[in-house]
Amino acid sequence: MRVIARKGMAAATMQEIADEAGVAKGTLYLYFRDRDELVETTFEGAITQLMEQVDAVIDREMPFEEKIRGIMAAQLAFFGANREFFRLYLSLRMPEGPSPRQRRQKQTCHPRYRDRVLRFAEVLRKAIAAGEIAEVDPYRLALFIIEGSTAIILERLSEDNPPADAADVDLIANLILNGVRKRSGS
Amino acid sequence: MRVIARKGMAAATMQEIADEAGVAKGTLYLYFRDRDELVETTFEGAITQLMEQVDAVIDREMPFEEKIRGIMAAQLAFFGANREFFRLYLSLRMPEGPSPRQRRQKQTCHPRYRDRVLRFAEVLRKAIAAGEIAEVDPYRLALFIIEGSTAIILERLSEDNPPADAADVDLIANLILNGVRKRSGS
Amino acid sequence: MRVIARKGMAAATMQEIADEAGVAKGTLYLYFRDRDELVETTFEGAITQLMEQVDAVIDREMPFEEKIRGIMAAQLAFFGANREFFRLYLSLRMPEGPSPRQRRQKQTCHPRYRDRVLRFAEVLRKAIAAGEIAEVDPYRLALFIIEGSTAIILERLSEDNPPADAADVDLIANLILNGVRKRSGS
Amino acid sequence: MRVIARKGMAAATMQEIADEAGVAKGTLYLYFRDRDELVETTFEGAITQLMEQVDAVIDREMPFEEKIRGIMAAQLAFFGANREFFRLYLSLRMPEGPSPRQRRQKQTCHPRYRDRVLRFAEVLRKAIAAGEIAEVDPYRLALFIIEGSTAIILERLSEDNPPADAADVDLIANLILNGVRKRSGS
DNA sequence: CATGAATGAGAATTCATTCAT
DNA sequence: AATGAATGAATTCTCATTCAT
Repeated sequence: MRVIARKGMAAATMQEIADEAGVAKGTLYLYFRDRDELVETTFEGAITQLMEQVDAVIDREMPFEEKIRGIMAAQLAFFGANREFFRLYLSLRMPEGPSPRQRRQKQTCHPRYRDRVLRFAEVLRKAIAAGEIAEVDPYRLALFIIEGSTAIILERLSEDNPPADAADVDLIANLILNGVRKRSGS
Repeated sequence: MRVIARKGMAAATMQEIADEAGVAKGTLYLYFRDRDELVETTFEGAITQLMEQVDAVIDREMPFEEKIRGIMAAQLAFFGANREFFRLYLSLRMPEGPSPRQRRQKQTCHPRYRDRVLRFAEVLRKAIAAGEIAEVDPYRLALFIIEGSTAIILERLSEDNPPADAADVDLIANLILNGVRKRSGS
Repeated sequence: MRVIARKGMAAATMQEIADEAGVAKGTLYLYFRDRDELVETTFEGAITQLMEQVDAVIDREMPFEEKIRGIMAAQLAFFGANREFFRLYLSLRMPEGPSPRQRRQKQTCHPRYRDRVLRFAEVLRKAIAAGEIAEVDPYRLALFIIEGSTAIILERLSEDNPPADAADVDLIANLILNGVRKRSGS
Repeated sequence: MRVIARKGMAAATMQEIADEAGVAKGTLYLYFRDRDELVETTFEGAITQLMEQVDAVIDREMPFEEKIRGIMAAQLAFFGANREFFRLYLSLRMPEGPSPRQRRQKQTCHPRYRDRVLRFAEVLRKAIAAGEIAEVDPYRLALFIIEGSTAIILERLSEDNPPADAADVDLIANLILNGVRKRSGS
């Protein structure tokens, strides 16, 4: 994970991974059939970790606004604690094309990424059904929120002095709920 | 551009690029020092095209809501007309690490991507100053909007029957302006 | 033996051999210094089996024609009962070059193969001395007969419905004794 | 050809072949898709050379005995002039099992080897039909003669002072025609 | 200017061999 | 005595880059 996160999915070599892991190149092949399987497995691990944290919030019963804040806080905490995952995450969102060595096409985004969007869309669908939020295509809304918020979260990673977590959670939650229109009452 | 867009930045080989361009491999080196420069220049071209379209809207004087709609429509039209650029665009947003063969590090996102965010942030700053929208960190807001809207636009590219451009422009503009909160009056 | 016979001398891996033998890879090294010694020993075993069967016939006192038939029948029975050995036998006749991983040269044919030819040549020399057959260089004659007959025997192995053993023994013995010339009396 | 002949089909490395050819490793891949194709092509070349020489004799109209002598003389000349091919020829006769690196099965002998046997069998069939030689299964007879004679020819290659070509041609032709049985008149 | 054959550094993968348990 | 995880040398193959034509 560390090497792929650091170098990117395409540039990480088996030798570097082995060195970082403190084992010999050949040893990697005892645990993974080939490079592809290693990368795939690493992806799975990364996204699974993220989804577990988010799911813990999704599954709890609470009002929509609170849930949004919870999810954003979970994402923020996750990327903060696993700063290196962001590159993995980006690769995963939309692979950079067929891996240079193997020609296998993977034209769509990674299924686990789609999973994540779908799961969040379901949360939104329920909120709409419950009358908590306005009627919008839940899948598009999920994409918009996930990508919008992730962009801010990743920006934090490259900032020397990012604001407190809570400040950005507020900012994001407020944007999602209220948009930018100036409102006398808000 | 076509080859990089089709195969991804890491998988496009000089031979493929030369073939597509109808010249010999060696000829590429008359115009680009090396592969990196070629890719870099290709990026420049792609992002420049996008930014020109968006700038045409930004530079015109108009109310914020109209400007947002105009920018979104421009982006939508651009990606619709240049479906292959999305892959280029993704690479550009956050390069997938050093290209597999050259070890040079390029850790941050592409300067032209940053440019684009900064230019949009400036639009937002002015709107805030003019009292058209609420006070929010313009840079974070720009990131949120650009990434959120791009996600929806890219989603359209993989849809068999995407809704009319106008429908998605409405959806995005509405989200940005009003958020998802249910409002009696909206 | 089974693995080398099945996969060929070059392709049989220590792991496959260990699996087939029902022991761990490391255990093989308790009994053989290295892969070469294991293969060598396996060769010895295979050729020894064949030569024992043939020697049983050679050592018995009988007229030349009967002896030839006996030897051919023994070979035919051996390869029929040990269909997998043919590959081992071929490698042994003329090793396919140094095993891919070890560079050591083994330019000549296997000593045990030479043994077999020499032993058969001795049978021929005695028959010539006894005036049973015409005078021909016994070593060349041995090569001719062994390779010629083996070719037919191996061909049988790949036939779906080979003729009866006796038919091919007759064919071979007749060729050796009489050649192909049409003869009124034969 | 030289390297494969010297080291054997399995042990010849691309590096060695490139070195011997006086080109770089990569250059080989401009002319052959992969190692397998290179080896295959080399086989083709070797067997084609041999068959051309033999065919020149086969196609001429002449009595059987003369034809046999001609074919044997051609083989003898060929292997004498291309001493290194014998190893190639052996590999070709019955590949040593799946090549170590690629798992593709090639259980039967090389098609070009079969070709050669079939072509010779046809010569024999015609001679039988013409009443020139006794009735024997032509395919088995072809195998017997080809392998028997090849064994002698290869033996010559390892001899320091082999007899004159003509002597071995006589020996082989005589064996084929008359067998070993002592005959008052011969 | 353009070409494309040749190059060779570098990456993935395999497997004989070792050695701590 | 047996094990099998770990090793790393060796091998195939790719592709950016050069340069003589």
